[in-house]
Amino acid sequence: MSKPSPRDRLAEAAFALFDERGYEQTTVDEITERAGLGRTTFFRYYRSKEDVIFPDHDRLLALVRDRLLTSGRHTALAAVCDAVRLVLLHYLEEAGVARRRYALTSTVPALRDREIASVARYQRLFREFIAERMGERGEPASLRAELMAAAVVAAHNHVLRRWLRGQSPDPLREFEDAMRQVAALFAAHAAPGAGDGTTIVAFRTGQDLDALVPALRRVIEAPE
Amino acid sequence: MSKPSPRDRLAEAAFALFDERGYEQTTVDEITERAGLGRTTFFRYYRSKEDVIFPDHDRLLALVRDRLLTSGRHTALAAVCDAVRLVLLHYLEEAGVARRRYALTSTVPALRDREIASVARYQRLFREFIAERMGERGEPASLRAELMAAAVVAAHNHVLRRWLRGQSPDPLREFEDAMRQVAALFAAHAAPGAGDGTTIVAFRTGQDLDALVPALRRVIEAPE
DNA sequence: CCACCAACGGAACTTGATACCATAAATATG
DNA sequence: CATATTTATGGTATCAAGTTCCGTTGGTGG
Repeated sequence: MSKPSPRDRLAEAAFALFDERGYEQTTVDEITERAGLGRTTFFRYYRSKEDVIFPDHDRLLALVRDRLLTSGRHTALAAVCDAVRLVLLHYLEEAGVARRRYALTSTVPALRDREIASVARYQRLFREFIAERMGERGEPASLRAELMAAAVVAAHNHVLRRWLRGQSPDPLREFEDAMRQVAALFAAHAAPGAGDGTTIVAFRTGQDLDALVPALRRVIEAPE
Repeated sequence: MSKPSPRDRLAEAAFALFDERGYEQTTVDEITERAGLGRTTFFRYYRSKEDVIFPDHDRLLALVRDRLLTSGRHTALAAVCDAVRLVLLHYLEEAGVARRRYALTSTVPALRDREIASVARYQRLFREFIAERMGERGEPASLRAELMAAAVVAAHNHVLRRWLRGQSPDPLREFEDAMRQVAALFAAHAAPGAGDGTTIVAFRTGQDLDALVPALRRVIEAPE
């Protein structure tokens, strides 16, 4: 049983102290002291105090980007849903760290903000991917890309948070359901036109279409 | 012509220095020196260096919350669309500051993150409002609230960013269009089932409905 | 004229983060 | 095996943001 790496010792000391005294009440000096290492060493392994808690976000983001670029799915939205699953799986794998981190981000505003910022990077990646895939077809398509990216990320976060709070016995199943719901939002129609104020909504139902036409007509002709 | 308030003098000095040397290259000491005030005074008026750039986010958030709670709109989504318009209008009013701030948040990562974090607070407010208004009807409704809040915020940001980049001659019109598009996403149906896989999409168009029925039928009967 | 209150300034301190240099351990090289 | 060279680490000094505490000024009401 050889000693764990300095990096791991620092992380362990940090989390232990965060549990005992809280994040803001813990100084970097105290962390390095408990780990038996020098202050300089800490900043060699972690760019900042926050980085101890968010170690490999960059790596994961790169992974997701790769998955996007090599995806064989036909629609941009399907490719993104596919890619964001990687994020969820990553959290599920390191469940212990994820839950400790969640306890901290729920409590400490600075950490919450950081978490949000990193989520925004995924959203941006998705938005750019979708917009590019849809081929820069002007303004409404661009808004549509933005909405899709936001919806995918929101749905993912929803499932992830439920799992982190222990409210989800089967997060993967919830994830698939959520992605289906997102797909349903965007599935049936092209972007409504910037042109004539046309708004399109499509639907798929077991009922007979003819029976629904009158109701549809009311919707179409209603003001607002 | 009496002197402007210390608060304004500090803000002016800060923005001038940020333009000249950049945000990170400017120290608080330099700001107070140019403003002819003491360092202590700076932190009396602004909680942090970043606060000079984001002065009244709290006030605006409170304003939006009030508008939500006193809204007479029937659906939660309509109330939120209504409330988020306040944010856009606020930016349009102080166009000068908004554009200078945008130039900074586009450049400085720390400021971008802060901006994103404050946007997330609006999104959270909206999500909680919608979820509560929809009455805590279990899991799918909760996801739906999350998606709605994310869509409204994304659409707002999309329009705002276009305007900030000078790509939008009529931001209010674009805003209304965007909100219509968001409403269209969620308008026609209750949450698609957990139940029978029914997916509904509705539409509003200038074309005659009868002419579209065959096309609709194809959509409905197509597998996935 | 004096007591009081609010705004401002200054100095010291804490802490995260960086830069630079020194030293010990590991490894390569003759 | 001895010596050079890289690599990991520690220490010190320094900077800048942010906080605390206290002193000073200036106006206001008695």
